[in-house]
Amino acid sequence: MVDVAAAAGVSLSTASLAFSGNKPVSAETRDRVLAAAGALGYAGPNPLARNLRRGRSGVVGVAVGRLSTAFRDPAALPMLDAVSEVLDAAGLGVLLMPDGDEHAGLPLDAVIYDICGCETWGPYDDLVARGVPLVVVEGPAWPGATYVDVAHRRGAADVARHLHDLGHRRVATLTLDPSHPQREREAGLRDVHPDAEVIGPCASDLEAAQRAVGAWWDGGGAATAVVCQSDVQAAGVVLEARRRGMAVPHDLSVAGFDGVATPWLDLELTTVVQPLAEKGRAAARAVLSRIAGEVVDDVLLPVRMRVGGSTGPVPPQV
Amino acid sequence: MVDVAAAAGVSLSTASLAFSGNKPVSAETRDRVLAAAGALGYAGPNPLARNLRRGRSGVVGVAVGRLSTAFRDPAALPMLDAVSEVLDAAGLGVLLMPDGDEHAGLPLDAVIYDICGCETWGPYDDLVARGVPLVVVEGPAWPGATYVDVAHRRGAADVARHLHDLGHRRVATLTLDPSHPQREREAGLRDVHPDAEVIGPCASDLEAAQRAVGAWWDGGGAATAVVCQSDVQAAGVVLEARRRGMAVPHDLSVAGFDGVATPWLDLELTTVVQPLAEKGRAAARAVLSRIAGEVVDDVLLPVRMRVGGSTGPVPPQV
DNA sequence: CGATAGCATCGAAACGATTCGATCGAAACG
DNA sequence: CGTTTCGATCGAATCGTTTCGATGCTATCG
Repeated sequence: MVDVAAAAGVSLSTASLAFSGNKPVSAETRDRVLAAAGALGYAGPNPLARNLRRGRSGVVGVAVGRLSTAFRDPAALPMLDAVSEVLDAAGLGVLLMPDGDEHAGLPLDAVIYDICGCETWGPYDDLVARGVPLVVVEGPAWPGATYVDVAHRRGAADVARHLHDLGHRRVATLTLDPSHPQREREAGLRDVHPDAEVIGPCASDLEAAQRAVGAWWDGGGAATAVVCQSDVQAAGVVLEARRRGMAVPHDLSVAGFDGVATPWLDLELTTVVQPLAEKGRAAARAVLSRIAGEVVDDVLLPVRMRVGGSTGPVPPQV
Repeated sequence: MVDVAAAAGVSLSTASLAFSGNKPVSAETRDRVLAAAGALGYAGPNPLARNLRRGRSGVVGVAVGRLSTAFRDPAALPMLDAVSEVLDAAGLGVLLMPDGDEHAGLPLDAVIYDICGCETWGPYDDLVARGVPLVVVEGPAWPGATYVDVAHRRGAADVARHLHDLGHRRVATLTLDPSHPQREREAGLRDVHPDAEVIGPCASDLEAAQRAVGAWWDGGGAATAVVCQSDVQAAGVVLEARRRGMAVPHDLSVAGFDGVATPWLDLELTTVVQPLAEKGRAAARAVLSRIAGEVVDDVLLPVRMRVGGSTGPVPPQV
């Protein structure tokens, strides 16, 4: 930039102002600087230097576990999409932080942690030491982090009560790996059905759910309703039930969680619809506020139970 | 770091060496420096400053179009996963560059462009001006970029010949939006079936494919085989055909592309298996080489036709 | 007409590291 | 014992900006 300034016959500071516009510069001067830049093939201020000066990198890390599994979950995509949308609008980039890699040495302005499951996480100490704002979505409680959470327990309890109202007393639940949402939802279920039987844990995956619930039935498991931790799991349970000659919801009620589209099914699931995009937006907004140095309140997003065609009255004889 | 150096009673340069290890430092000195850092709560060299000095940001951009659509495609994920794996191993971060946002001002060491479709792309000029290496995966020809491509035409021609050998003469093809792979594959099909009828374009999406091919049949379209541009599309065509009482492959042969899992189907598709992960690895390796300043050859990856249960001999009477 | 603003511009000091070349002992060598 | 070598350490330059405070200079005001 010093060459450009020299060529334009102005000082370095003026050239900088001509590019950044942080202070007024006469139109004529600006044109001269821009012309000089064009002539010298100068593409504008070097981002690395700008970042050092500003003390910001313009990059926000998003911890998502292993990519291939994180994005296979249909609930993850709308969330990440919303995060990206809000951050991009603020001029910030989104950097993927797969698990396992420590990502030390990358300058991050903030980090969003959205791995459901991981209780210990390598980068945490480093982030704290560096004072990097951390926003945790549905994760374990860590000191210093801002939390965005969803009313898992409430949603799960709503479903549990719905089933109870339909007469169900033998309820089983297909669980995920231990994680914050999983625990909350199980607690919500037990608020109504204290002795619900646990199947699993199994992954949030069509085939895995089919296998898990199939093995449970094979082992003599019985229930009039199965509460799942995701709509994908629920779809798997419905398919497996039908394969075994059970009609849903006549012989078996099945409930899901998330409220995503289930193209594998001709049935609308009874489920807990969570505001996926809003979750992402809330996380991104929290990041922006914390980068701006503001104190940010934790966010708890509401959920809404949607009664679909996968739950019905308990069968007369079981 | 100067405080740490002072506290440890060494010079700034020595403290730097103690952290980076770029030159030998006596063990005793290093320990003193690290101890001082611990006492002062210094978390290590500031990445922003390091980056400015090194002239690298350690971040590689990946252009993927709109997130929500890019990752819905099951062929995209293994590729991105492989990219991330190779780059992470090299200590580089992966930054998502959704389309539309210009991402100016972010310091990127290189960019991988993998949007099938976009012919014009905002950031291109800026990247060229800044001399940022660009690796294009299955994209249009741009000066200065390194190319990673797949033998689309060859694969499509293999499928076309397979159908021809089975006796098919009335072949239709369900197309994607105009894009490099799309054009290549259509050319491959026409190498064998010059007058194949075109359906679409439609998105690589189960429902979209069902609607498109359904509308085509409703409009009087007829063929003994439908060649699709993705396995997802092919699955949609199979489902729609069955819904209309056609048996696959007895009444209709359907071919896909990609070689991904199709959990919606009880059938293994005849398709063209492309090396998705290898595509990502090749792109990432190309990035690493170009960052290192090496001259990199374009890569053309082979494909393999897999004959599954979705294609069969042409029906006796049509 | 003198004091006060206000605007454009400039010089210089950060920002926080890495690294080249120099220095200084001590060890190795003949 | 004098000389070369080597390893550890240090000083200073550099990376390329942004921005604070100062300096003229020209309108504006009373």
